[in-house]
Amino acid sequence: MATRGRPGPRRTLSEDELLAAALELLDSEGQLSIRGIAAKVGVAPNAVYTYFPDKSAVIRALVEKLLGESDTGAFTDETKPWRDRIEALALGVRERLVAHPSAAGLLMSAPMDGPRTTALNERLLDVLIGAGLDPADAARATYLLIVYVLGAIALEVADETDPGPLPPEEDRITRRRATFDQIPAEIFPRSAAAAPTMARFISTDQYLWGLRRLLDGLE
Amino acid sequence: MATRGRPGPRRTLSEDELLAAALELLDSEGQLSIRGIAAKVGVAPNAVYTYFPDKSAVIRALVEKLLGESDTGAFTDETKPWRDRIEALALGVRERLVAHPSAAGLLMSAPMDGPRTTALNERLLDVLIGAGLDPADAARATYLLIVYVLGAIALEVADETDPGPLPPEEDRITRRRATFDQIPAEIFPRSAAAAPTMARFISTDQYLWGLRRLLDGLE
DNA sequence: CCCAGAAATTGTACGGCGTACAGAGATAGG
DNA sequence: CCTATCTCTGTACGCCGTACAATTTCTGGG
Repeated sequence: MATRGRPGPRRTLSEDELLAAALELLDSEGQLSIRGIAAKVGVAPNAVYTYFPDKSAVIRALVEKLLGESDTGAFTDETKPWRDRIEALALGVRERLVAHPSAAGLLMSAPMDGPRTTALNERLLDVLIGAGLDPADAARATYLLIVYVLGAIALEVADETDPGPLPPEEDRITRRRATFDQIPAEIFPRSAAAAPTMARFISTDQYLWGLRRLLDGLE
Repeated sequence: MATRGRPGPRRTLSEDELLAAALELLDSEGQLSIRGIAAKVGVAPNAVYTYFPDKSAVIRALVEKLLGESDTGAFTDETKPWRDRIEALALGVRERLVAHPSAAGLLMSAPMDGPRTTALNERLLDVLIGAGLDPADAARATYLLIVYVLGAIALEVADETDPGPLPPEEDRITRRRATFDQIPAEIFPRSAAAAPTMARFISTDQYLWGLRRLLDGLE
């Protein structure tokens, strides 16, 4: 017995330091590697396995951390209308995740069942039930919102192939515009005509437009 | 000049054969490797580079192929109400992609600008403009639908960690139910109470519920 | 105070990956 | 037939995740 609490040397690192290094690595290189994390914090590659059982656990923890950092400001201000609070949350999540494009690309690569994810779910439920939805519909609406927010973010970051921070929105739109202007109008007349709108699919106004249609559908 | 059309030996393979091998590999192993594709079709690993410049091109082509195979039946039946046609399309896309879970996980890892994607876009535009939306709103609605459909599918397949085909929906729901029943009601009362609904987030009825709320918002 | 033993870290190694490079074999236009 | 051109192979490099054993560093019990 008592095999618990018989410790060895102190850890020189922490999970959070490793996750911070992982995030930096993703931001600078666009890809994650155990060896890269270890090098960044100055230990042998294997040392990482003291903190995480394998690479996928690092990714899950990182996703949890990113999602958990996404609650602030107007979302918790209960005096504002519920639609405004949800818009504020959605914009906040997008802003935070899009700041780390390569990490955002990992968002939908693991089950969403961590505690920080549940915390987000709980607050969304609070708002929606407060808005008058019955609990079951509120839960379904919560998932609908999560699907939309994460889907839009994933598609937005997937649109940029280079690593590093995303270029300004206008630049990305300009590039998309050049791409969609090539659509042959003889074959795809409606798409060719819609090129200016399609170029803006990754814009904040399209994001809000979609969110509002979705909230309309919930009322 | 005339460097074109001066051929060498006939190719022993085709892009399609390689993509088919890639899909089989993803279905059986859950991950894609150039060497695996080459082994499956019986050539040296480098031979793949005759057909695709690099691995990411294989993935892009595979995603295009999967998305392009997704138009059938009631969607093109112009006599049906437009909402039914869109529901049929959404269900069809989901069915086809969920049949290849690991491949579906790659869906949002590359820009969506291929010709098959544009073809899908074009038909969605047709339906929405036919439903009375003005062209710009129809384009925005198209993207909203794509975000929802792909996001829901990505989250659904991400929920299963093992490779191979997805277990039946009921089994996956049962497993999610066991997970969500662990949510501590003292900390997350609303989420704990919503566990039965949350377990069904990956179900066909949640998928349709969300889609219908979204279509409601478009009207 | 010491030391037994647990825990953290390292050294080394293995198998697999993407893919660059050079050369061999096949093909068809001149 | 020749030769330019294309396909495919052999080989190799530098990464990757991570298993295993040895080493170091610490702590609690005697």
